[in-house]
Amino acid sequence: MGISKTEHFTEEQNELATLAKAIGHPARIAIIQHLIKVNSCICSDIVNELPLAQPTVSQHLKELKNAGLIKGNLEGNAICYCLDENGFEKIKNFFEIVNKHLENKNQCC
Amino acid sequence: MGISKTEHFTEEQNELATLAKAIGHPARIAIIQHLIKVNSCICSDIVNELPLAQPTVSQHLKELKNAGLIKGNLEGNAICYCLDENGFEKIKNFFEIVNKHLENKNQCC
DNA sequence: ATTTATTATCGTAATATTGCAATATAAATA
DNA sequence: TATTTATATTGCAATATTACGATAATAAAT
Repeated sequence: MGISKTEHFTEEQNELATLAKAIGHPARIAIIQHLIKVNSCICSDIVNELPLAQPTVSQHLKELKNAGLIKGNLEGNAICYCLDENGFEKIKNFFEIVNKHLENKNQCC
Repeated sequence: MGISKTEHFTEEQNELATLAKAIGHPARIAIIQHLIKVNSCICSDIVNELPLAQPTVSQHLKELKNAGLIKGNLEGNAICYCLDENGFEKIKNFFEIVNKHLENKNQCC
């Protein structure tokens, strides 16, 4: 991105944007879907699943972790990843408000 | 962004990523929130609401419209924007699956 | 037809993202 | 301790995003 004027927006707006942005990449969608499928797995499993090199997958995992969408536990010499409810809970509320609005009073002009 | 290897991912993964990416900016979150608040409004209203210049707002509206998250109707010499259920419906399903997973079997290793 | 109001587009500078090779780090095991 | 396995970090090239001034396009009103 270019210069995003985050200081002009509310904390909530910036937080929601950060979460959505973290989800907004096909590789990270694929990672989330894989974690739903297998519940938890290590990084190298995802490297085998995705058409991306190990450093790239590691970077995507880092972004998801920073956003609070996944968490990782040390398991031997590997790190076991799974979804993190914290991040998803925050967006959930936003979409609930959106959907409530759409169910009722949405008509364009 | 850099080179995103969209061709290696499923259509669904790319579509979800596109939607989330469109939401993933504080200005676009603010636009969505404003549209929920007032139901529908014209571009210049949003320009007055946000700390951004008119061309920038116009660009953000275009991105939201391309993603299917808002729609615009010609109203006099202005364009009346409101939320578009099509885009939001698609993400809704994704988050429902995520939340269903998190309610049940989420434990990290 | 000209003016006014509203929105879109173009061009461009600044910055962010993506992807990966090379390399570093950390834990387990021989 | 050396090796293997698993993950993270660094550095960099290619590309995308953001923001806005200048300008164009469009539609109403005068």
